[in-house]
Amino acid sequence: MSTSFPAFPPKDHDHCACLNTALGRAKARCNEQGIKWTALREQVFLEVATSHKPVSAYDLIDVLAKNGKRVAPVSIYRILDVLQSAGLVHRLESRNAFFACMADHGSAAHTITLVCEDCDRVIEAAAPDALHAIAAAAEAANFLMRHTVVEVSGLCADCAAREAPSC
Amino acid sequence: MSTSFPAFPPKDHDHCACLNTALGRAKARCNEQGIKWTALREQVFLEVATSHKPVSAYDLIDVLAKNGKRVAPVSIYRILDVLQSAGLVHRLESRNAFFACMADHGSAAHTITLVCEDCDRVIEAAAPDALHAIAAAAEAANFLMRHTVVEVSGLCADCAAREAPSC
DNA sequence: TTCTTTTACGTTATAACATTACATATTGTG
DNA sequence: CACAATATGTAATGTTATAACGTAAAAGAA
Repeated sequence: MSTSFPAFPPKDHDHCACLNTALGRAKARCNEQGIKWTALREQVFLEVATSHKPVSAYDLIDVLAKNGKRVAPVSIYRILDVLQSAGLVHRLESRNAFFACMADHGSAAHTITLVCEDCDRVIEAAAPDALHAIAAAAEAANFLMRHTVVEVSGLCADCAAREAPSC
Repeated sequence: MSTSFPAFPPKDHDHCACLNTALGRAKARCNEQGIKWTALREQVFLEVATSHKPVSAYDLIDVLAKNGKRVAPVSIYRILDVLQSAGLVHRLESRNAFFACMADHGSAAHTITLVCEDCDRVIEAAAPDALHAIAAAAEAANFLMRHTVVEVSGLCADCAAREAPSC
């Protein structure tokens, strides 16, 4: 199976290549949108993208600090705002954390977010039917939908297998 | 139109009756589940339910303080946990806030949450199709779904009408 | 080029949200 | 009543996010 919105990446996938692809896409996207790609933005984006797990703003501060770059919270939040508005990073509302968008979709993409409670990995899964049904329900309630958050927590296949090894 | 999951309540609805119904249901629910209905829990529940808007834990502390009852954050969070586990109060992840469940459904109810960006009112809308589609997408990704958050922000009918009066 | 404007980033302080660890009080049951 | 279980209090602290204002660096115009 090979779709544009894959399942959780295998643990041994080529992370370096994966990261480079994301980086290239990110630069291109910012270029299109007239958003400057600065050194600091790149560092932040790479830190977010390096982890397939959601990271908090303060996680990022810590990591950058270890790399010798001290950044204040407000700077991180500003940069995360920029990356979010470019659609390169999404916020995981249910965890007050951020993760890199690994797919090449617009901000209005019909995807939902799946988070593994065990290993914390995050993926986006295509779910146009779900988004349409949500739109229909909103419309039925006479509600003008602007932004939708769909976050599912549970177990990824790997962790589910590990938790129930007897079967 | 009259469903069990109504649209936003009219601004002039009988809030007092609405509150009493919710209160009765809350007590009954706790009784069923073997959860004690204490004076403090009642106060907290009523404060949450009195507002159709999401309230933060610290909002609740402030309101209770005005009513002469000083409560520490930890107590509020504990009580909110209890009310949430009883399905009487839900957390609005996208706002770090809480709102009372006005419908008589279990915690696994097939509802989504609609929040008006303008007036901040919250309702839950039935959306079984949406939830089923989400389940299908999760399954397709080989993901064992445990908990789902669906929060839609936008404009309720009243506010949409107010924002676009020319039409 | 210099001047000007805009955008990015830094500094400091503080607000807002949430939990840990431990103590006390209240309630229900034998 | 004594006891156990549950609920709440107290104090401290951890975590997440923003406001207000200053400086620097980049982009565009004269």
